[in-house]
Amino acid sequence: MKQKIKEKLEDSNYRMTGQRAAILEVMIDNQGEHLSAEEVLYKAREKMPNIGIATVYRTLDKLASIEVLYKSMFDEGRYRYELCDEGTHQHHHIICLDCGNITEMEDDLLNNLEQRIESKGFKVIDHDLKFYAYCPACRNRK
Amino acid sequence: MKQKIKEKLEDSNYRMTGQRAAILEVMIDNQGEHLSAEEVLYKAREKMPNIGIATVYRTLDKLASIEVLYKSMFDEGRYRYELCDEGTHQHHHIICLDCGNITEMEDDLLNNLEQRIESKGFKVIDHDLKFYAYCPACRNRK
DNA sequence: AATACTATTGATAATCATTATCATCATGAC
DNA sequence: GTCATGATGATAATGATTATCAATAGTATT
Repeated sequence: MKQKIKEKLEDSNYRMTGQRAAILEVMIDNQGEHLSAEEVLYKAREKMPNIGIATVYRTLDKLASIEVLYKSMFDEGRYRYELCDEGTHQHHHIICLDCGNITEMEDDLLNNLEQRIESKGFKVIDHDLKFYAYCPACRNRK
Repeated sequence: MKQKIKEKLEDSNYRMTGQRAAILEVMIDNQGEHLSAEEVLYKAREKMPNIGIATVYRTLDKLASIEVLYKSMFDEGRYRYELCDEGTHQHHHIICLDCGNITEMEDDLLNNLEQRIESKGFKVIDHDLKFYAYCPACRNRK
């Protein structure tokens, strides 16, 4: 996996450095998580204590630009990053209104809506669907 | 309309002041638009030149908390506000990747997805669906 | 209408996430 | 190894939003 990403980086004239490898490892170790830049910084410092926050931001954005990571905003004023899952390009998020945990949801089913939009003259490129809910764990806790 | 909102405010122990009325007027005059706090400030200053940015933020958030406005984030690092449209609680946004204009879209159709989520133990409260697309005007321009 | 109480305001400082700057360092091609 | 260029870390700068606080305005009471 890292080899593949390294090639992707080099295709775009980006070098695979120790810092980038550390950040990538963090993202791979936490596959399925949605990490903020700060969270990535702390985890990356376990592997490389001197890494700086600017490098984290730069690297995360670079990795997002070559589609190794997704970058998205969950209505809390900061971006979060997650590893792209090969193949499953379409996935939605369920955000727990209590604990804040983010669950992923496979599947699309928005085709009919997209078709309706295209029939009005738009060209739809992407979409973003979030559900706000109470998760099973939080519901049980009450 | 303003009368109704005034009552809503007073129900929550908030006063209808000149500043709040000015901001409300701006939102009503621009129904269907999605304004940032700064945009509201400039438009409100036409009616009340000394109004401050802090008051704008405070008022917009108050009005959102009593569901007179919607507050949402369109992936550009700042919140935007729009007047709630009575009745049509469910609406989605189509964001043009070229000019940035935001189009609204009536209709829901997410019930089957929500049911699927609830069958996994979640309690769904709300959702947020955005489409990224090229709008008819921008497509024609090319 | 005067008073008292409390909400509201504007100016500004503070905060927080992110981006820009820049001198230094590391990497890959030659 | 040398060179050209990309990458890094420290830190300053930015931009949106929030907190602070003294002054002001609304509302209810008398």
